[in-house]
Amino acid sequence: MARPRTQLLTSQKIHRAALELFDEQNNFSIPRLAQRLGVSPSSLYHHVSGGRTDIIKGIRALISQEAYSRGDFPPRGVRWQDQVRQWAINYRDALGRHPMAIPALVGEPVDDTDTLNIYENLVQILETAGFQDELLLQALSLIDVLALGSAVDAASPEPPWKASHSVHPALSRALTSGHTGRRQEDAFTFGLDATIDKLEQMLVSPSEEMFTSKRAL
Amino acid sequence: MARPRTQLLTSQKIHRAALELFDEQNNFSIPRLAQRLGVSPSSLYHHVSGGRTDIIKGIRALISQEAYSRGDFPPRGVRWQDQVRQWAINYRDALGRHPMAIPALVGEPVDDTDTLNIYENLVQILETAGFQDELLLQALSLIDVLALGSAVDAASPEPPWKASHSVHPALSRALTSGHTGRRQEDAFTFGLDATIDKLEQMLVSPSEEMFTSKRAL
DNA sequence: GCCACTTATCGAACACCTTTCGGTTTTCGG
DNA sequence: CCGAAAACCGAAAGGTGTTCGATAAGTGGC
Repeated sequence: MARPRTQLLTSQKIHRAALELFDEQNNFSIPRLAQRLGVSPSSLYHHVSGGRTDIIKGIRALISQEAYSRGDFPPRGVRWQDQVRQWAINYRDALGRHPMAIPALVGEPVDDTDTLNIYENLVQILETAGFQDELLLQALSLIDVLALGSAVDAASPEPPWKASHSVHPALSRALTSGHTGRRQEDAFTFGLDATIDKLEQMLVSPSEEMFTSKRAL
Repeated sequence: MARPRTQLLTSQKIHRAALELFDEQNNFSIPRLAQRLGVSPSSLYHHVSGGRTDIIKGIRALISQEAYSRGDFPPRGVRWQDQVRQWAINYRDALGRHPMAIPALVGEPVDDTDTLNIYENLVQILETAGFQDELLLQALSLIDVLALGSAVDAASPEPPWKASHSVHPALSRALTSGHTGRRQEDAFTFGLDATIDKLEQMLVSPSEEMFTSKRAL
C-alpha cells in the first residue's frame, strides 16, 4: 500500500488509541498500537517525532487535559484551601482513571504544555494564598508527590502487600480489618487534609526551624 | 564451556550486580547484567526462577534489608511519633539511595519477606500507638504513598518540570526561587510532619465523619 | 575407583519490540 | 501538468527476555 486517498493517522488519534490500549490491557507496544489503528508499525513514525517516548508524552498530555476539562474548578473567590484541595482531587482522579498508564509515566521529565499548564495553575493558587520561595516549592512538591504516589498506588494490584497471617500477623490483620475497597482514596484524602492543615499553619506562623537552609545572606 | 570448576553465580551475586547496574547506569537488561558478571545471559536462569521479575524482587529485598540494617532505629520506649518518623526516614532514604531502580519497582506487588518485614514493623508501631482498623490502614497507606512518591520524585531528573519563563511564569519562578537542591527531601519531611500531626490529632479525637463507611452492622 | 546422576554453564534459537530506510503511490502547489 | 512533498508499507537491523538441548564437571553409592 502507498499513500491512501484519505489520511489514516493523526498524532491525536495515535495518542488516544495508545491511552485506550493502556486502559484495556496492560501490554502496550508499538505493533499492538498499529494493529488497533489498522496500520503498519512503521507508519506511526511519520506522526510522532520521538517514537515511543513521544507517544508517552502524548498520553500524559491527554490525562492532563482530562484533569482540566472534567475537573470541577472552584471560582476564584473561594478559599485557597478549597482551591488546592480541588486541584489535587482533579489531578489525582484524572491519573487514577488510567492506572495502567502510570508506570510508563514515572521517571520521565514533564515538558508538555498541557501538564505544565495545570502545575502553573497550582502555583498561581499558592502564590495568591501568600506562599513564597522555599515554602511554596515545598508545598508544590508535596502535593505533587501525594497525587503521583497515590496514583502509583492505584496502579498496583489490590492489596499491594501479599502478607500471610502466619509470618506477618500485624500487617495481615491490618489489611483484612479495614474496608479495603476505598483504601487508596481514603489515604489520599487523609494526606490531603493533613497537608492543607499544615500549610495553613505554616502560612500564619512560619517556624523558621522547619527550613534546613540558613538562607545565607 | 560446561560446568566450571568453581561456581560463578549465586542469586545473591545476581541481585547485587543488578542493583549496582541500576545505580551506575540507567539501562538495566539481562544481557548487560550477564556481561557484568562475566557470564552468558542464559546462565542466569538457573539461579532465579522467575526470570527478570525475580531479579527485580531481589532488588527490592536488598533495598529493604538496607533500610533495616543501615537504619537508625529508636528504642521501644520512644514516642510513637518519633518511631513513625524514623521508620519513614529510614525507608525513604534506602529507596532514595537507589533512585534509578524505583521505576522498575512500582506497580509490582510486594511479596518478599524482607520488605514485608519492615511494613510489619510499621504496623506494630501504629498498633501500639493505638491505631485500629480504617485509621490504621489509612495511616499505613499514606506513609507508604509518601515514601514511595518521594522516591519516585527522586528518580526523576531535577527539576522534574521543564518550564520556560515566557509561557509558565509562575511555575518557572517557583523553580528558580527556592534552594532547589534539597527540594525533594524538604517536601518529604514537610509531608511527614503534616501526616504525623494529623495522625496525632485523629488519635485523640477521631472525627467520625472522616470515614466514608457507615460501618454496616 | 567406577558409574549413574545431578549441577552449572553455554550456544542456538525463538518471539517480540523499537526504529530506520528505501520504495510506492497519492496529493498539492505553482 | 509536473516536480516535490506526504502518507503509507515491507524489510531489515539490533536489542531484550526466555527456553532448551548439549556438555563437562562435581557427587554419591557401591
